[in-house]
Amino acid sequence: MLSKKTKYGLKALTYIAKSEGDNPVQISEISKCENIPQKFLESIMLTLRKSGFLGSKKGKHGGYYLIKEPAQIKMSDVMRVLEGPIAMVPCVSLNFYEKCDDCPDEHECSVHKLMIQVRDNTLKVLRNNTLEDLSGSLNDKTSKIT
Amino acid sequence: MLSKKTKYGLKALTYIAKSEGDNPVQISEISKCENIPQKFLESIMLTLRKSGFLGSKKGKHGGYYLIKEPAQIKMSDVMRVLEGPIAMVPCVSLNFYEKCDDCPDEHECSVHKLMIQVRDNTLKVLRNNTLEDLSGSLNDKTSKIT
DNA sequence: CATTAATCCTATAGATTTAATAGGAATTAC
DNA sequence: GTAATTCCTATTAAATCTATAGGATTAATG
Repeated sequence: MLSKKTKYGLKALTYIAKSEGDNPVQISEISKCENIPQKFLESIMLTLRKSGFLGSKKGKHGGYYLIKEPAQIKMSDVMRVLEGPIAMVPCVSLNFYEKCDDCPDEHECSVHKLMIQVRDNTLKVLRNNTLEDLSGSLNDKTSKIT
Repeated sequence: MLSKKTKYGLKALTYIAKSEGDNPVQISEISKCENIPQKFLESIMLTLRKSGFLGSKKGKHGGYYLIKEPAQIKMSDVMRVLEGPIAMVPCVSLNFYEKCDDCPDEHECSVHKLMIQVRDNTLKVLRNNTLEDLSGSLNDKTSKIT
């Protein structure tokens, strides 16, 4: 299951990407328009800023803005920051690898083999989708791939 | 993340599929060989039996056995029973659909669109893999698909 | 028929994670 | 200097996951 944190974070990024102009977007506005608890969103925005997706401006008329082009922001990267590993088991994770307690040899593990396939396919989708795709400013993704 | 419940369940099913002969396999044996807490495994096996994957025999020399051929047991079905929805958000689930609290219109939701793609790709893998593939009694899956 | 070995069943404790809130400090515009 | 905003840390509340407890039931066996 996708955590609310990640879901809210993705929605907020999308909202900022969609909002035209260079003015920073305020948490209170996103919170209202996207039905996200404001204080919770606050902590999420902080995470996204600290991990390099957003910049911020403090004080009156402050807010958050994108640092990179939407087309440069891969969903796989956002997901790793907000949700953690993309793999369903740590022993199959590229960025958060951990050995399983119960497996003497993970190459013998049936679950391992299956989860590698799941990971590869999920990763394909997440790497292929950028914030630009989510915010849908351009045409549908499907028209760009053959 | 895959829950331990699911992981243990998949390992147990694989173990039974691999064990030759028609004798029922005991929880204590699986528990020892696969490093799974016995009492926990007990409750998992119960779930798998009640949902039609396993049969059981009580009393001395009792245990669990497969009801269907390994090739007939799709990972997507096992996952749904043990883990719940395959989709990462309920609004995108085929078998456990639920509307999101925060979305007025889910067709406008950027997360929704992305998660449909993830679901479709995950489902492809899980439908394509059966217990036979996990237990690896035959050759590698890749040789069967072109 | 007594013993032993297994599943069956319900409940619940313990641990971890997630979701959300609290409360104020720091900064900026005007 | 006041209002509006982000920044930061801590903490609570709720949900979920993991595991165990304790016995009831059933079946094989000598």
